[in-house]
Amino acid sequence: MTATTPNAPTKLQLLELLAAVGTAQWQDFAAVASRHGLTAMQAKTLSQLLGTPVPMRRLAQRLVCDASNITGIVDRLEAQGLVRREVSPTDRRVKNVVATEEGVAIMRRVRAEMESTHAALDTLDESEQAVLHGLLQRLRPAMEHQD
Amino acid sequence: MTATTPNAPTKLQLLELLAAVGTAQWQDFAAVASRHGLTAMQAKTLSQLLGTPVPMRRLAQRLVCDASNITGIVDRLEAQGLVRREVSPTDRRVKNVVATEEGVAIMRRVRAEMESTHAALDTLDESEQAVLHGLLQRLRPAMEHQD
DNA sequence: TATTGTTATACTCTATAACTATA
DNA sequence: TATAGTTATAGAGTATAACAATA
Repeated sequence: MTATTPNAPTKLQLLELLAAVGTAQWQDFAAVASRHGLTAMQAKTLSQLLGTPVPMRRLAQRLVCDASNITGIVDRLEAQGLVRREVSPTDRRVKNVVATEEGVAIMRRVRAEMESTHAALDTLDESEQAVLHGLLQRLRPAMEHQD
Repeated sequence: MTATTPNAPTKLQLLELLAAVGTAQWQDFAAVASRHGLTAMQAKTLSQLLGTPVPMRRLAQRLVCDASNITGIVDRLEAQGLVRREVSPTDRRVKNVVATEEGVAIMRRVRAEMESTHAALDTLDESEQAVLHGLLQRLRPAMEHQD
């Protein structure tokens, strides 16, 4: 055992810790979304639409699921008036999904509530948050599957 | 801007990064489980049974879902011969779930494969892994809802 | 021919409510 | 009465396969 790493964790331990924290974060997100009448998946989808319109196909890639699922997810968002389908002017096969004003407003509220329910992160001081951010940022590209 | 935290991340940025890494980890887990004929939820359940038997009710608490769901999850694991229900000797209402030999064997393989598919973690050297572990460990109790 | 989105289908996970058998 | 597990039900997410419209 070296002096620099007194308690070197097993890779498995670190993976499980990552899983535990990730699960907790997801459940928090789902709870906040639910208070606004959205499922976690619907909220996640909506959060992809705060900027420019996104074709269905690309949405499937970003949400890492089969394209056929997007139809139903967007259907349910559209039924709530939070999203709109627009045929692409350049390729009439593709449909761009656009968040409505209400969709954007709801999603902003969800994000704000997530941020204000930040009690867990206050466990760490600002510099520790910066360190965590840096480490996770380096981890992310290696974990996300490129497509 | 202080000298010690040159790039202080927003809480929202950190939350989203945590979500991204958590999602990637979950998808990796699901992919490995799938290669062994299990859903992510089934694998997660089985991983709770490597030690002592666990009553259905406690399983529901640990998996953070309604008790009624456990019936189906355990049914499917039992149908694959990976798990067994045993009536508690001390309270005939409760059923303890026990992993069979094959259940333990499969779960050990899943965990080993998760560990060997650790490429992402190798992005960080050993001392960085220790720092990450420490930070996440402090975050966990604040994020997980006590019950 | 290839691609985009949709439909049909089947399975799993999820919560709610009502039920049973124990305690 | 209260608790453990189950069943019935309904909804949401998931993948596969087949399809129409468009490129």
